[in-house]
Amino acid sequence: MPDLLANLNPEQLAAVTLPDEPALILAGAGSGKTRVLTTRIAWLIQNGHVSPAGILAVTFTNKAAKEMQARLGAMLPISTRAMWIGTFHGLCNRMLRAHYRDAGLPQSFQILDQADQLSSIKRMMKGLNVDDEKYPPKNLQYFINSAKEQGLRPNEVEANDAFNQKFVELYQAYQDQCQREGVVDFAELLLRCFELLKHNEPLRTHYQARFRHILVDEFQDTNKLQYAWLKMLAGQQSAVFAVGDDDQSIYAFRGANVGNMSDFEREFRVRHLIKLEQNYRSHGNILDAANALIENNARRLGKNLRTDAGQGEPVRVFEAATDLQEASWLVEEIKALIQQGLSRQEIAILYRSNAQSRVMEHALVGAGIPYRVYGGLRFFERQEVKHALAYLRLIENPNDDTAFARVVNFPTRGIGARSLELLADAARLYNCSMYAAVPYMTGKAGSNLGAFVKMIEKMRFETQQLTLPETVSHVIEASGLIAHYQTEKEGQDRIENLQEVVHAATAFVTEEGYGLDAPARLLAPRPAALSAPDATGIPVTDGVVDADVPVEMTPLAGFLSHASLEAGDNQAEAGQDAVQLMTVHAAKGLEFTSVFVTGLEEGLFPHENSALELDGLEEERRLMYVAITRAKERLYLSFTQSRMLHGQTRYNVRSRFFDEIPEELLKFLTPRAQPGARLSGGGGDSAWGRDWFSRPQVAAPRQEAWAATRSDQALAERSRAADTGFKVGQGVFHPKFGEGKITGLEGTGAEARVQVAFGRHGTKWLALAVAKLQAIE
DNA sequence: AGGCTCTGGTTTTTT
DNA sequence: ACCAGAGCCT
Repeated sequence: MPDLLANLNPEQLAAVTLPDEPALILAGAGSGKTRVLTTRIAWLIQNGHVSPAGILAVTFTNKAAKEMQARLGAMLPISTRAMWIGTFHGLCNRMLRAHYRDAGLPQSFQILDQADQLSSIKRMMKGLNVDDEKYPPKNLQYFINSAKEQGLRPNEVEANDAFNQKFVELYQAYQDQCQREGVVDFAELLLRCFELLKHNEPLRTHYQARFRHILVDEFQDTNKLQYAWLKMLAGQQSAVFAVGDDDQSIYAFRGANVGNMSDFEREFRVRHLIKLEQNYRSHGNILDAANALIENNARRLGKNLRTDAGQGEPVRVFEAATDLQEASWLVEEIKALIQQGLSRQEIAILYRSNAQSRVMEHALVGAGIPYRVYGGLRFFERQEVKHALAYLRLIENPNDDTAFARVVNFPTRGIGARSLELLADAARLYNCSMYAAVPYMTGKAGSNLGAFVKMIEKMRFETQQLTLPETVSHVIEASGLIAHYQTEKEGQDRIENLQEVVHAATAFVTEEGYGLDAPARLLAPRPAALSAPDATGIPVTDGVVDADVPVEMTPLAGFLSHASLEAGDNQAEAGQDAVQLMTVHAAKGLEFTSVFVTGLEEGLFPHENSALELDGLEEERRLMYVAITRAKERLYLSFTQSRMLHGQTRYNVRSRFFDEIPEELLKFLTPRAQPGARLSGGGGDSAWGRDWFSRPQVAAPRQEAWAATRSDQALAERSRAADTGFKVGQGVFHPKFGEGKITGLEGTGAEARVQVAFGRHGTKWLALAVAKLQAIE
């Protein structure tokens, strides 16, 4: 017991040993957040506050969930199996599987990932003959997901014009289609689970009584629905332990609501707010820069990081003439760092947008420096893998039209677009799935489709007794996928990936406790100990007391869930020691000895689009804060006078963020560019040669549009117009979002904002001072 | 059915 | 500049 708490600082210790009450932990970057979370759980169990079965720990990503599980496994002598540790989606899936009837779902319901959802929407729209130019499927997808994240069903969404009315109709049609097919999208997992708990009192009471301690990681990233779900799950006796950092909230654009932190504090009457401000990652200058920068944000809960590590190196700043020069400098500097003994993987290059990586990759290739780019296709998102999964899904649930449409003619079986249209018509006529509509088809189309159905039926029969890996192996053969890719020139990689699915299946049944002998399509018998009535004595429907072990899912269902919910690594092959390239977003939670933050230019970072969003600039600043706090020892910030973007050269001014960091922390490797001054001379403490800038330079015209927008004068002028300009109900035109109608107004002068309902872009709050809105009829 | 050309879009992204 | 998706042609 004392060893559990050893080496915790006073703040951490206080957090870990808090009484069983709601608590909010403000955990700064590098402050040992995960350690506090896991130690808290271990401490609670060790001191008899709660049994493992009373623990619910929610994370945002699978990676975080796994890490927590692993650390706990190392801390506690007992199995972590009885605890519910997972992502919001993973836990909701688990609960829905256990109570599928109460949730109104088929036992074999499938999960649509983002891409599946989009193709489902497209198919639905095609069936209804909806103009996809007027109503872009992507926007409908966004509309549907935001509605669900607000907890709104189609009949609850307010539509203030014909356009939105149509979206609501389509939302309803999509919802009907999903229900008929027995599929749920990501947002649906959460909403369905939320509604299940809300409407089913015995179930709610049961889980509320069970989970005495609910711990939430990255609380600042939760959306409204996730918060509502937590509230629903937390009973009177539950202690919610929320850990987050408002300064690292960088996902507002996808629905994260930092406001959940203050809401939580208020609604749960939090008496214990603890700030973890001791940083164990970065040297002083780096931390000072981060602290100074984030001070410029208005609405903060307030936090200042400190370190014992000493000031360390200054923050180095490099100004380049072009993006190409920036990349060459970067490469030289990296070479020097490696020369000094740093390993490549301790070096990270961060950027605001993915498009920026290319120039730098090119330079790295040229210099022969191995590198790794994060982002891109993940394993379960690969075409061939999704094909294999689609066959498995059809075996499990033939009503899954998304899976059906995906592979009915892959490999090709002479089933063309025309046949599928007819089939879709028949399915609509008989209100059944495409699979079920096949018998109604006649002629050649009918026989080809019939053959496909026979093949699936045969697969289902032949895999009846097989284990999961055997099933996968059988399916990739019997579907003809392997044979198909053998005829393709680039098919070898794809075949390897298909084999890899078999391996993934093996790993899955092993790690999830099904065992290698478990038949893929049979429910494992529930262990006796767990089928006994539970301590609360509360009757639970479905005859399921609790979803403790993965018995509520067959190995196959579990594997398909796993594939949808955990798409696999989103990075290139690991292994080799390589320089790490990624967006700042992707870098959140990581740390590196040396960090280069590149492209620090107005318009790029902060991104120009952020000016259109409410509190957009503050989020950009938090993003910059995240970038800075990734660095342990060395931080480089670079910007260019010009760069190629969308095929055109853009001239940039350096990011305002430089002005928000005290000068004494910065060391300019290039001469300070005074406004209008030309570059000359060399830079001193850089691996880059002294005389780089003695080469002829391109005079950089100062930037126009973006720079002008942000000048105070322009701002003042705009706001004056703003006060007179608009009223609720008025039509407006926005250069990016098109026509919309004002649905709300607030603030005055430079603070004035309007809420505008745009058709396909949804409803947005815009700052009048920055948004270029025009009044229309 | 598969390969070609044209067109449009282009911040960040996990589940 | 570059990629993805749609439409068109063979």
